[in-house]
Amino acid sequence: MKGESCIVDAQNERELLNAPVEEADGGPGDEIVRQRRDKLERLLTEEGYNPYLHEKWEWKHHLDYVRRNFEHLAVDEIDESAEIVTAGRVMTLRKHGKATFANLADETDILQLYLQLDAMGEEDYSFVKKWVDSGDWVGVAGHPFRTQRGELTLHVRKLVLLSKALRPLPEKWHGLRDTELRYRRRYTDLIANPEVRDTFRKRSRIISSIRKTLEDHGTLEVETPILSVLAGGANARPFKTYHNALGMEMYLRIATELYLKRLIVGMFGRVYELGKNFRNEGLSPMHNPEFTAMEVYWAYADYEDMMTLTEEIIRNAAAAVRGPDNSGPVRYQDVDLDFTRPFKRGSMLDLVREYTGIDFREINDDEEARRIARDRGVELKGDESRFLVLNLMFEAFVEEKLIQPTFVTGHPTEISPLAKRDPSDPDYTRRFELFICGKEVANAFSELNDPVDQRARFEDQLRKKEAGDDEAHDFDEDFINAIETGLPPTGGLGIGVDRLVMFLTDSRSIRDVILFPTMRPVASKEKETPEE
RNA sequence: GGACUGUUAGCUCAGUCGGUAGAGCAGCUGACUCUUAAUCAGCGGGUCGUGGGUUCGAGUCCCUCACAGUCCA
Repeated sequence: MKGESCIVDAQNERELLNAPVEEADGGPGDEIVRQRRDKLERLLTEEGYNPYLHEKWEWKHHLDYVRRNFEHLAVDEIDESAEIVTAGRVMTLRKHGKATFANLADETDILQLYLQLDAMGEEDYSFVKKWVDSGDWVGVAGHPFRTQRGELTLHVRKLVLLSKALRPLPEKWHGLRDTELRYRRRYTDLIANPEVRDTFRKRSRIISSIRKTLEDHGTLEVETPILSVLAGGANARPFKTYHNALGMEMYLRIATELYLKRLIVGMFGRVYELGKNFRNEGLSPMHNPEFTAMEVYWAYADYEDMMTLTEEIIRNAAAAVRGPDNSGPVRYQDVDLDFTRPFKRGSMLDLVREYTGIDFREINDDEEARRIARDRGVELKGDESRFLVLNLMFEAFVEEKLIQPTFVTGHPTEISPLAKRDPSDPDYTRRFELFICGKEVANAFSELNDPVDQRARFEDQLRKKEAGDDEAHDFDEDFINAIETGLPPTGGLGIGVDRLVMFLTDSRSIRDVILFPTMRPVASKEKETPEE
């Protein structure tokens, strides 16, 4: 069935189709596209049929409807009382003269079609046989049927060519393997590797689950600026951009922290934001320059409440991914991760002592701290305080050992400019980071709400910046103004959503959980590479 | 940033000692009324990632660069 709306004035349509395409003709590599385009042109001239004129197809069933409801059919049995109207992409074709088998795929399933001259009529069957190719989109109507070989099939009564593909699908049984092509042409990856679609469905469920958990606790979702004059809330290099009308340089946000705390000052009791942050750093299996983060702030809560909340968010997300069978550990690569509460805990001081035998509580001299670190092979610039050295020792000797979910607490104040001090030892803070498989997944603290201290901390960051640390925090005068207006005791938490998705979907690279990861343009050869 | 590996047809990959560029799938044309990696016949498809070097001769050897991947920092 051709669909009357697509019978067109062939002459007119040919011109429409040809004009831009002829120019876009690429090099010799486009032979297949050229052949397919010739075929499309013949479809127009010989049949007067333009497959791109279709706007609507009144489908009634997804493909998995057939599998869920007609599994009972016996071999050679057809249910003519059931009329299935569906649609999808033709994946493979097996033509046998007056009968043809095809595999049709939609977002739910792959189902075999049986196209038979006797069932479709001479005109429609020969149209299909002549013009329908793999990759094309078709709408079909027919009856559930089981072949002699036992495969559940749709016995097609009517088929409409809804849209044609000019490029071939990736190889039929090896699929698309080349990782670079998979990321650059994700649409093709999603066609060829249905399990990739599944990963991103899981990602969607995780994000829904995070929202639900937070909203069940009465947390309000808000949106704060991505473009701003200052990039604060984290230690990272920002992306710069330029606003023409204002005539000034602006930054893409590196965190949402400072705006969200302003909202707590503004008397929203519980707020969160889930969205993209941008950090101008290298690419790795754990880092993409733009990534998704969730930050939440609760008035009257402390960092221990944020631990409980973290556990709840992750447990619920794991359940959302795994469905009803949510028992036992979560398999990630070669390890079983145990997300049952409570997660392990340890202070940075204790963990460094445990893994290196060095107790930084007993070290009161920066020089001594640096000497100890150097003895263990840690590279230093030479001006590090004992607190920075502690953190470097942690990164060098502890981080990678924290496989099971572990809350690391008590970070030095020097590396935590926005966290409340520990009253029993003001050099350390009421803070934790969650590590899974040696990677940081969450970061939280009891928020610093002392405006005098906050100003001093910013000034310290300023000194670091002037000393050459381009990741040091910007001084945000308006944020001080907000804290001076009065921030209640507040607990704040940030979660790296992409990393969480990685662990819950058994993905090795962050690029496997980001639909369109950042890639260097393939044609950048002609341009000058910016000096490093 | 460093080390290693890869880059050959649309896709997945071979390519021997340096001597005419290959296969399968996909594509095009045709045969075939229960196939499912359908089968069969025919045809088309290549700047061998880029630029240079060695050589009578380079996909192959050497160097540069680009992109990607893995590991390390």
